[in-house]
Amino acid sequence: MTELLTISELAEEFAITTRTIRFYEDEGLLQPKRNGRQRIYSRRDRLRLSQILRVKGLGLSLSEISEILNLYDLDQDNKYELDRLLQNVRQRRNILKQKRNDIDATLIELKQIEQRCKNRIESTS
Amino acid sequence: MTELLTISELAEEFAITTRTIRFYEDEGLLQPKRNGRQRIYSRRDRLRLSQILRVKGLGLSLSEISEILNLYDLDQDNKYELDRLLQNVRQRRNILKQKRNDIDATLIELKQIEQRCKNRIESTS
DNA sequence: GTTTCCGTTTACGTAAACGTCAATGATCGA
DNA sequence: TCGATCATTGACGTTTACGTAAACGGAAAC
Repeated sequence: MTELLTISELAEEFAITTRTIRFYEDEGLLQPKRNGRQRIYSRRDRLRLSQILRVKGLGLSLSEISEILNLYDLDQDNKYELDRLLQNVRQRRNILKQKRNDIDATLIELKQIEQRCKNRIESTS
Repeated sequence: MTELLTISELAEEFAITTRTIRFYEDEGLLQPKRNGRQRIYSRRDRLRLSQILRVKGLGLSLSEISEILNLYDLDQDNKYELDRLLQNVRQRRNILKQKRNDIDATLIELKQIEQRCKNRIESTS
C-alpha cells in the first residue's frame, strides 16, 4: 500500500492551500501522477513537498528551491556533469552555512536581550 | 569623529541601492538625521542597516524584521511590558532555532549528495 | 554661469508568490 | 436524480519589496 493522497489531503497535512500546491507544479517543483485529470500524490511527492516547504522557510526563491531539489536527483554518469554538480552542491552548502552563521549571530543578540530583560524584571519586582 | 555617511556611501558599502535604503526608512526601519533635506547616517544607523540585511537573508518580511529590531531597543521599566517583551524574544529565538534545524537537515542531505557525487566521480575515473 | 553631479520627493511599474473567483466536470450519498 | 462536495482549468487580483523615471534643488567644477 503506497498511500496515495489527494490534493486536499496533502494541503491539509501541510497547512497550505491547494492553489499553492498547483502553483508549485506549474513551476515544475512537483510532478504528480494523474487519474484522468485528477492529481494523485505518492509518498515521494509528499516527501518532495515537505522538502520544498522546509527550504522555503530559509528565504530562498522557488527557482532556487527548484535548483537545490534538482541536485537531489542524482542520475548522472558524465564526469563533467558530476563535477559541475559537485561544485553546485558545495556552493549551496556554503550559502546555507553562511545563513546559519547569520542566525547564530542574531540568536546571540536575542539571548543578550533576554538576559537584560530578565535582569530588569528582577530589579523591578 | 563619528564618521557620518551619505546615502550613496552607505548604499555602496552594502551593495544595495539608495532606493532600498529610502524604502527601509519609509517602512520605519531606519531614522537617519537630516541636514536640511539631506539624510545623514551615523555609525548607529549603519549598524542597524547591517542588522536589517543580516536578518533579511533569513526569509523574514520587513515587518517581521522591524518587530525583531524593535526588541533591540530596550527602554521599558513597566513590568508587564517587560514580560511581554521577554515572551516575544523567546518566541523569536525559538523560530530562529527551528530555522537553524531546517538548515542543518538540508546541510546533511547536501553532504550526502556530495559524498555520492564524489564516489561516482571516483568510480568513473 | 551653466553643466554636471549628488540628493530629494512623487509616482507609476514590476516580479514573485500566491489569493480569489468563475465556469465546468466527476462522484457520491440521500 | 438531484444537490452537495471535491477537483480542474483559466483568469484576474493582491501584497511585498523594491525598480525606474520625472521633475526639481543645491553645490561644485569647468
